[in-house]
Amino acid sequence: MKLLAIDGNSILNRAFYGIKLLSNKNGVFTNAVSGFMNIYMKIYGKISPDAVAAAFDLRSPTFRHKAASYYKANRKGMPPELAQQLPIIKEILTLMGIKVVECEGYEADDILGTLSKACAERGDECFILTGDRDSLQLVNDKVTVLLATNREDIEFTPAHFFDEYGFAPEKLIDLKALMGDSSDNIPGVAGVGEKTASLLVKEFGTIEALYDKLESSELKENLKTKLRNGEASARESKWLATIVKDAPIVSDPTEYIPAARDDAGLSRLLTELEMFRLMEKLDISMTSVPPVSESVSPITGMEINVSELTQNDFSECSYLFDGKKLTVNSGSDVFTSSDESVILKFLASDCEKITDDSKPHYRWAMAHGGELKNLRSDLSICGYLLNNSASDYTVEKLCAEYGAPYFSQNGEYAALLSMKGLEKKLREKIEAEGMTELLEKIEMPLIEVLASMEHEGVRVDRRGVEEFGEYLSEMTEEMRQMIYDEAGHEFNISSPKQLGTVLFDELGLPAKKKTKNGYSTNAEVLEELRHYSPIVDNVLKYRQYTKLSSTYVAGLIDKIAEDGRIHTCFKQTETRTGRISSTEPNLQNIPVRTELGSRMRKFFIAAEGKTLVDADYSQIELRVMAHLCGDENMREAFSSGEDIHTSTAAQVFDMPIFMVTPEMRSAAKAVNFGIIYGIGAFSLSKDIGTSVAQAKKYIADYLAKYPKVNEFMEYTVENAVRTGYVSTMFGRRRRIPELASSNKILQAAGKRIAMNTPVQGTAADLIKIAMINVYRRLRSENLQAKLILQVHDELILESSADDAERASEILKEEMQGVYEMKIPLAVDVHTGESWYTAKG
DNA sequence: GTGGTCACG
DNA sequence: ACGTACGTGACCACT
Repeated sequence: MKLLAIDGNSILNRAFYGIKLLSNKNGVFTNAVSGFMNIYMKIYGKISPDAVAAAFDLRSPTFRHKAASYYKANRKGMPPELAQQLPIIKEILTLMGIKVVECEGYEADDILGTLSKACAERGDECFILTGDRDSLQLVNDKVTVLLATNREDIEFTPAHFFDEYGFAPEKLIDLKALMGDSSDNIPGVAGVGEKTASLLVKEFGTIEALYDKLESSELKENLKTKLRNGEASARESKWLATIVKDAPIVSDPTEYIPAARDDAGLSRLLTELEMFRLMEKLDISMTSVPPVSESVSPITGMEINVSELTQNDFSECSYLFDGKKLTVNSGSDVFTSSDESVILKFLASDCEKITDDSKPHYRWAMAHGGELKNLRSDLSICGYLLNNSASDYTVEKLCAEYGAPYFSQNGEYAALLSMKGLEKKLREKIEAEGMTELLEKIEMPLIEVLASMEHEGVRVDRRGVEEFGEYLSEMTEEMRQMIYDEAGHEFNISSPKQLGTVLFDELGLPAKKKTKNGYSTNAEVLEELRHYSPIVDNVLKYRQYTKLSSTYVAGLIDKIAEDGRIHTCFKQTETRTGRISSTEPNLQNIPVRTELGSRMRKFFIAAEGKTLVDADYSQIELRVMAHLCGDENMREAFSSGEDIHTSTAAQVFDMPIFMVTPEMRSAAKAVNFGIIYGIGAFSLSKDIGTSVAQAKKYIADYLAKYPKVNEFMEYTVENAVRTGYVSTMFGRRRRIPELASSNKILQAAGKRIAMNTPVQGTAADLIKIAMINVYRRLRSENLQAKLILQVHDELILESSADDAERASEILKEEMQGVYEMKIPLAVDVHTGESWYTAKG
């Protein structure tokens, strides 16, 4: 029989430090638990043990059996983020049917020693799963140690051990007796390190043998003296390093054959912890309260009588639509249809609808000349408002998270039948958190706007892009040849690893920064190295060309649809701040900052007889900040009509506008950005190239000039620490679990998030409202103009030439007038045949 | 799948 | 002594 004995503390520890901190929405940390289970499942699959024991340290309150425990207890305690995961992993293991073994006054190592010895004596096999090398002394013919490291898992059999160490596993304690182990407070022999200790063990075997033969040996006198002086310490150390093999625990491996798994218990716990990946791996379904097993038979093929659905009894329908087949839950019936005209009729009907992801439905309706009307709730949007950090918003997860019954039978109809109950729960929660208006006035109406923008798409000059691509290829080749010549050989310039070798090892340039996998070769580093060798400049150019070529030229051509236009996907439930994101392709990061890159924008063009209208908010985030804090000096800086960074510089440096130098303006600009991001002197100093002390002074002067900015920041952070979240002007919330961390770095990051999110999020709210209003006005005034793109503070319309002027006016009016602010919002509008020209 | 890099606001 | 600005997405190399 095979026993898998797990060194619980060691594996949990390894997982904790190997995986970045994760937590569920209540701030319960789960990264170590998650990593532990991953390691365990992988090993379990590999070994297929008959029995499993999970050993954990238990060293309080007294340590009787040996002094080592006393020493170890002195080690720095584990951080609370890790400590709180200990009981969780134990509970999970217990629910899995695995026995957790603890023994007062003993460590996990001792339990492993005892279990492995018992196994060996019975002729059973024992596999020890651990994250550190202490247990390697237990390796023998019957006992294998599986060492889990962050990179790979190493299997230690006696042969493997000998290969690596050059002596037998049980001699490991002799090695430690000589070299010591600072992490376990084992002193060893002063002046003897790993090398010497290893040689001695190889030659003499044990320390007993070593001391027997010491005087007659050929060792150097210097070493002999050290060994003589350290004899007592060596013998004591050996004892300390020796793992106990007779801890008072149940050692019969048959006692550790797993009991039946408690699926319901696991489901409850893992749902609470939001460990959905693990649940999938364990094939455990999510828990909702209470699980429902009501059976409903679908009425397949039956034509939906739409007028019937809109009658009182059935005025509330939940539905699902995958683009082919529609399913509607009305009352206790489920209707299905795949007839386009029926589906169109249903979507356009007055029936009040609930669904889980409606944007594709709007798009389908638009593509078929129809519309989607009277959508009461989009559940993914509701889920997003309540918790914007989830990775997805499936009905199943939402039911589990918000305690709505999930119909477990009728598999494919489960979501459909669960939606109404879920909607009620979500709406209650949204109401309780004061976000009903945000949902109904902003997020829900926005779905149709985004669908329309995607539907319209943006025209792209394919031939132009291709020609630009050809030019880039030529330039790339040129750079490639020059780089190879300068390096003296060919290599993959795109590999940071190979590039690092060439630049820093072969050419001997000074390495500035390291990443955890080697040298950093990013643009900031290379910029500083430019004067050392022309290769650096060529690498930077190579990077620029290949970036444009692969991401923009190839990436965009790939996405041009049959109509010659690109239809990006705008995601409404992706960002933590409330912004929209754009994917496949991302049209929110088309180059603009460099001359070469900005040429890309010449290929985004208006259709024949049309023109693009581009409007962007000027400094919307700073204006939001000024509005939120109400600082009078900042308001003045905006109302002067002067460029805001110049005017900030004049105020902060206390001088008239005309005396502000470009350097002063740029410093003020950097501080303005820093203020929005949650200021730090270090990063500011890097940004403007001054000392940290100088940056500190800039910040201090700035905050002295704008005291209410300071007050606002302090108040916001304080409030966030107290409540655990921050809010935008329109009530959008973001939880910040980092603020509850004991890790200072994470805490600081949490504070910056707290300072930035209300600003960035409010700006996002404002432009969303503007988009809805623009969309409605263009329709109601029958303009031949459509919204086609949004880039955070910028909106782009495609308009008929005739309507362009009127469309520009509407755009500007709606964007500026979106909300009455203490600082007026400013909008710049331009028109042009391409994005390049329309941007102004 | 992750990390490095770089494009945008 | 540490590590250092907020929010995204795509591509490449490498494991």
